Amino acid sequence: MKKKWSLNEKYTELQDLYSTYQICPLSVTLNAIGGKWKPAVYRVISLGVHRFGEMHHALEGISKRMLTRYLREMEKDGIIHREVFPVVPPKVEYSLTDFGKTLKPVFAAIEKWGLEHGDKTDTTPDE
Amino acid sequence: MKKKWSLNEKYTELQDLYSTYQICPLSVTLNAIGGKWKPAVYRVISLGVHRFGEMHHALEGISKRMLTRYLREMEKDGIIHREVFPVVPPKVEYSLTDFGKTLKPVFAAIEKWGLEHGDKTDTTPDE
DNA sequence: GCTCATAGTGACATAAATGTTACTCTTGTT
DNA sequence: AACAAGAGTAACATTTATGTCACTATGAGC
Repeated sequence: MKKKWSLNEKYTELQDLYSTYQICPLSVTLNAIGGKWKPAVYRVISLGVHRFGEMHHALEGISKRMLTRYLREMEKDGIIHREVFPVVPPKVEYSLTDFGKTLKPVFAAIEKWGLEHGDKTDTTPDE
Repeated sequence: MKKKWSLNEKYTELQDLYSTYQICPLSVTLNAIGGKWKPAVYRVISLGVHRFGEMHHALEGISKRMLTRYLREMEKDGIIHREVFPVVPPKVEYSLTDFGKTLKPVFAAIEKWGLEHGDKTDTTPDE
């Protein structure tokens, strides 16, 4: 089959990149922190809000269903720890794992850019 | 109305955070880099793939519609520059603006974490 | 024996993001 | 005259992400 595309050397470099890592490292991280509420959940937990109800209240607007989903997913990823106290009414506490704490620099970089450049980006919704 | 919730001091700190910045700096950045293909588009451009067709080919799987959408959005955000050459057939080149380059450290942090911890996160899809 | 609190779950509905396919426009070439 | 190339666009279809609302479980206190 004839090669239709002759891309420059940079593109070769790109292909190498993709073949070296089967899974794109960007996606790995973005999967771990992506989703409408995950960054907020992360921040709230790292600020010391631990119980389900507190978090639900702190994250104004999130539904219990979504909060549960995100917490479960982050737990599955090893980012947070879920501890159930066998009492009535139920009590459950969430906390960052050591692994979860390794995400701090990532969020720091994200937050820093937002603080420095937030005024320059367009916030008007697309029509 | 009676106060039902007595959250700890950390929560107060959180509220302060939210009221200080009307727009959450995390969202600012995540809006700029979020979306299924934006990080990939960014990387491809920064590696030197400039023309629409090349990018469409390099980003295997993206539809022209979505590529166009993302490019327009990133242009609107000032991250990339779009230059149209008045020739037939059309030629358009995209490049990172100086502002766009300020995102490098953000992507670097994201990529670094992915490289270091990619093997530890769960990649099995939810059932 | 009724009510409250907490941390959910389940069924369903809606919104947002992404994909598909066909079509446009303009000139140089066959 | 028909065709090709490059960079899209338009209308529509589908998938994925979120939201809503009602409901569960259990023991304590009234």
